[in-house]
Amino acid sequence: MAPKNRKADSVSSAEQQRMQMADVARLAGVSTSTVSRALSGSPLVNDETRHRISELARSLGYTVNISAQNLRLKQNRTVAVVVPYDGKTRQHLSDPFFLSMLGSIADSLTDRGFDMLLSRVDSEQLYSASQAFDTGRAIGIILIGQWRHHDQLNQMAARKVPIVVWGAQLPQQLYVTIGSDNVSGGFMATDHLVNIGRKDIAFFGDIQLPEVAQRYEGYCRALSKHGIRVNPQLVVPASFLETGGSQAVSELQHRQVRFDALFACSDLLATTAINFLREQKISVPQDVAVVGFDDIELARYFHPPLTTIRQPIQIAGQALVEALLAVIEGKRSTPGLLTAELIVRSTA
Amino acid sequence: MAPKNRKADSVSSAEQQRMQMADVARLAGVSTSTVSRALSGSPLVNDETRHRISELARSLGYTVNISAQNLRLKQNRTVAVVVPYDGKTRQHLSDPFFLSMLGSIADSLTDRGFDMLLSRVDSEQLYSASQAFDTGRAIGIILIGQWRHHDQLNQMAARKVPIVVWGAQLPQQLYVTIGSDNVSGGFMATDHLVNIGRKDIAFFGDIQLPEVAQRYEGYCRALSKHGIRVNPQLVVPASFLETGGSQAVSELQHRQVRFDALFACSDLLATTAINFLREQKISVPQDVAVVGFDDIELARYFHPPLTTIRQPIQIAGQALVEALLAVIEGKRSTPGLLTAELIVRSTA
DNA sequence: CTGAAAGCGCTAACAC
DNA sequence: GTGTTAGCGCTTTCAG
Repeated sequence: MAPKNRKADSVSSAEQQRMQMADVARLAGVSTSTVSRALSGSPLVNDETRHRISELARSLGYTVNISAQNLRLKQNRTVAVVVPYDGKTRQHLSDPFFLSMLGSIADSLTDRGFDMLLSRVDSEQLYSASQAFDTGRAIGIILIGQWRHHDQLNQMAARKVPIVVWGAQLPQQLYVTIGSDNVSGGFMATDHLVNIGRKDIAFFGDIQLPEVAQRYEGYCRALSKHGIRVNPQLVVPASFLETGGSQAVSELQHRQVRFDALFACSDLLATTAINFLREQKISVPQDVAVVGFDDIELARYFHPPLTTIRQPIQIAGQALVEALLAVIEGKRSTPGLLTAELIVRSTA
Repeated sequence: MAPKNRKADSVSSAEQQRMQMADVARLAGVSTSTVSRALSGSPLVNDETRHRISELARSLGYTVNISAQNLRLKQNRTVAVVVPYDGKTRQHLSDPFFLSMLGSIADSLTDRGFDMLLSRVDSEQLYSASQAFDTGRAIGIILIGQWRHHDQLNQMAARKVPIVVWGAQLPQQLYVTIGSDNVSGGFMATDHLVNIGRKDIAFFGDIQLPEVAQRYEGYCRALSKHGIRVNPQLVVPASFLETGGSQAVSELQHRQVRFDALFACSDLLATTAINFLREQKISVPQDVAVVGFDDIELARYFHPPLTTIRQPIQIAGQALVEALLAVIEGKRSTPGLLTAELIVRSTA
């Protein structure tokens, strides 16, 4: 979004005069109305004239100024996609899962003839995600990740900002979310670990985040199904940063708690944890079985290939776009819960 | 970009009237001029009035319509980032290298207070990459990948479209490119393979693409330095698709040519090739040493960890943005050649 | 200090 | 069929 100091260093059109409709009109010896009509293929204009004008425009390299057109027509085909960043670390946009999601959304939007405006906001200021809409640049917002700011999102929805969020479905929710079935995902992961004979299953993830909380719920349910008590010592609030996995394992070791498996809430977490374990000659999956979450591309190629819960990213992108368009058209679209899937590879 | 049939299914602002400056003005009992001035912090307006108006605007949730403002001010802080897709396969935007690059550019743009408009074009119609600029939506274009359409890009540059391309520097080039030093990268990869005792080094990559051609040049130079003849049988025009690696290896095997190493022009190619080799019990690096290109995140976590040539993506994003801004300001910026780096891991 | 009026580039009644 | 005119939401001379 435009910064506070726009005025100061704004890029003004230092460019040499760019062609306008009036120029084309003059050159064609007609009025701008005629040019406008010709270019928009109006049946009101003579075929011959239309051809002449389109040709002229083409040869001049003239294109209608979309912004002016949009202003006049009060229309817009731009959707803003907002990716929050962690305000404290202000880390780069590099998480493969988010990037894939972006790619998927970009494709869906392109297919439907929408432009995509990408912006980033501090995860603590999610409310500013609506800026692109408030300023009239976009007709709606797709927010990737709800963090812990359910309230801010609800406020935006109450303000009638057309927004769809990738995340967990929460009680009292005024905005539409699309997300994987995290509870089921967490359940499948944990259930699988128990089924292969593991009992002391660690959980890596920040339960403050709604999606993680739901995965945790699935984790608890699976344990309880098998009559295993949840051991709080085994639950580590790992972050999604690069160092998350090793830190979490260290923490676990520091707590001196025994574990023969771990369920990590992202593949990145899982892979960094595995690498850290291997550095200590702890073998995966023999000593510690691991299940990740996301099924990013890396998971398939990792060694050993990562057992994980797949989130259907391609479907997610389409669902997000569809849901947003529905919201914009005033349809009360239901929150989407996409099926997560257990992908068994070699780490569990 | 907007599709041909915009009119038909265009999303018109069905939204309930959104607040305008006139509304704020009426509510504040002043003219729109005053509101405009107050909101833009003009010293011309009374402090008290300014405060009153800003407060009112805030409480009403009013924000200036940026599009209208831009039209009036003839300014714009949007940069279009264009990612070509292969027209034949129309594959999804999923290549990790491109995605990382996108992330990096998004970050640079955000840091400088620019918005990013993401679009995709058919790689055979690269000229349409300028659309966002032609229609006045963006002040410039960053194109990721030049494919084989040097000519189209030159034409755009001749038309004074502010564009910067991620790719290879070519002779007679009118547009600015930023790219890794591909020749040096190709050289380092091949040189390394020879240095560890390999002689029959296959090359995987489509030489039609300028960047690949330069890597090939480096490959040839390294071989020649060591007095090894280039064997055309070892050169396979692999595509960057998912199946590229296995297809290329098959092709090589079909040609019945001996090879004890391979230099793949992307990590994706390298990893899929390695997996295919392993399926046939050909061990890497013992039987075949492999060097990739890009150093995507996957490379580090792959098994065995991939030896590769790193392209400095974070720097690339910054360089692209800087170069584009320079072009826009009319500065004749020199093409950027970023240092590639050999990262030795386990596959060679 | 504030308001009236013109105009950014375009489209759509409404005239002719 | 085509031109004239008004106006999308905003900023900025120019008067007062």
